[in-house]
Amino acid sequence: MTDKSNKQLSTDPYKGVRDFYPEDQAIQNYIFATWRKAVESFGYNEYNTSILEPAELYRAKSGEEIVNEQTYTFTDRGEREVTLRPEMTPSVARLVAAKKRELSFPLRWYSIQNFFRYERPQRGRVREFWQLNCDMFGVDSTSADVEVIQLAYNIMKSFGARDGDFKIYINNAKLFRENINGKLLDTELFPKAKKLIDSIQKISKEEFDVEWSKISNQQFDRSIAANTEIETILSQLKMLGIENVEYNPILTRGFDYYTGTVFEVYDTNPENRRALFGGGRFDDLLSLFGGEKVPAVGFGMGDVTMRDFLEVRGLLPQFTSPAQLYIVNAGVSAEQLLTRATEIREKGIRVATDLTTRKIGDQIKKAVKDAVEFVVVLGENEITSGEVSIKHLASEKEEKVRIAEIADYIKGF
RNA sequence: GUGGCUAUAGUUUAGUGGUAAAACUCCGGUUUGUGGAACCGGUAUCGAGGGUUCAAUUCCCUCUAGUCACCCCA
Repeated sequence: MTDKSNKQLSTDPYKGVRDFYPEDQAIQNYIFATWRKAVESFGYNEYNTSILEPAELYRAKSGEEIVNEQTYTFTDRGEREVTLRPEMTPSVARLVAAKKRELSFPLRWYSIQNFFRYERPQRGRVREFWQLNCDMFGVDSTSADVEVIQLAYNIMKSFGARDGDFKIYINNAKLFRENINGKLLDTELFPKAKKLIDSIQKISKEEFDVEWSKISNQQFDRSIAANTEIETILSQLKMLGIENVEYNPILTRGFDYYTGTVFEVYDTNPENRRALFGGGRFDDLLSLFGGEKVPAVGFGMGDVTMRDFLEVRGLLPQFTSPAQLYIVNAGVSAEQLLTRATEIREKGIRVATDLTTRKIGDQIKKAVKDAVEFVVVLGENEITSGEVSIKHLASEKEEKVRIAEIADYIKGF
């Protein structure tokens, strides 16, 4: 510290993480509240886990390399390897596996928590993000897949999105794997093939063909026919009125634990090219913890892409102050001011007072800037007469009202 | 992690090898018991460090951060 004592601290946040000023936090709260309302309407229960997990939880599933390079992992004072969770799925699998005998299946569980990934930041990708995770455990029929996708659809609708604003793509991991493996020289080439197919939009057809010919002696045909499982899900979703869903035979998800249906929700606006949601069925994951399998299907969606989506569509809510009433101080005692505010609060109105001696105009300006709904000026005249002018700032409507009736006036406005 | 681009006041931007300009915002003041207006004043070690030069905000290098592409996307 000694040689740095003169150096000013930076006001920037740590690389890739965000500060949430009140306006940002209000948006964040709106997103969380909308998520919560939508998932609870499907009967999902909220759970939570610690942000810290033993590193081996991720090594088991994702491999050494990804833990070392893509996560925040450190050694604690007891020589334990600790990771800041980069995702929720292993944690929730751990919870379910731990109490498999006492939980009453099927489970519908959700959480809204923050995650850390050591990646190079850019639009739609930061190092700390929040994610809604929804999972259903214990149902292996496609009706669970249908419900989970319906839930994803409903979340989008509850943000005010129209069907044309987003598109749901579904595929089946097993079908995909079997079809691709059938064409490969060796099934060990599957990861390479998957990666290549994933990049099909980004590279030229010639380039693709050259790469493909290295791992297969058959033509690549992207029109793999859907199987009955996919057809069932699609037709059930259509029965539920969900039309913007489509089978995508080359949809893959990054990790290998998906055993059946996989799906992604995309913004149709070209400015936001990242997936808004991703999920699928992972029936084998709980076997990491021993014991029998538990069928599971779920998805995650992040706050960053959701916010980008809402911004581009103009669906963000207007920021408003938590205070409904701002009391401007026109030269009354602090005691008067605080007492009056307290009386109004006791009637259920959220009140902020101006504790400065600034000019009335400036105090009102402050209320306007904070987007408070109502303002009253409290001076000696008002105390004496027991009557104030209450102004609704948005409409500029101003009325005389008794101090004792301010709360009722606001409630009845 | 690799490569490209960018970095000037709180914000958006101008500008120059001779230590910087505008608009808006913000803060303070004058006038006005109500969001306004007018006027006055204030706010920049030109992202950080180093090099070239008599002189660097300007040219060069490194770093940091942002952004785009790659990678990855659990």
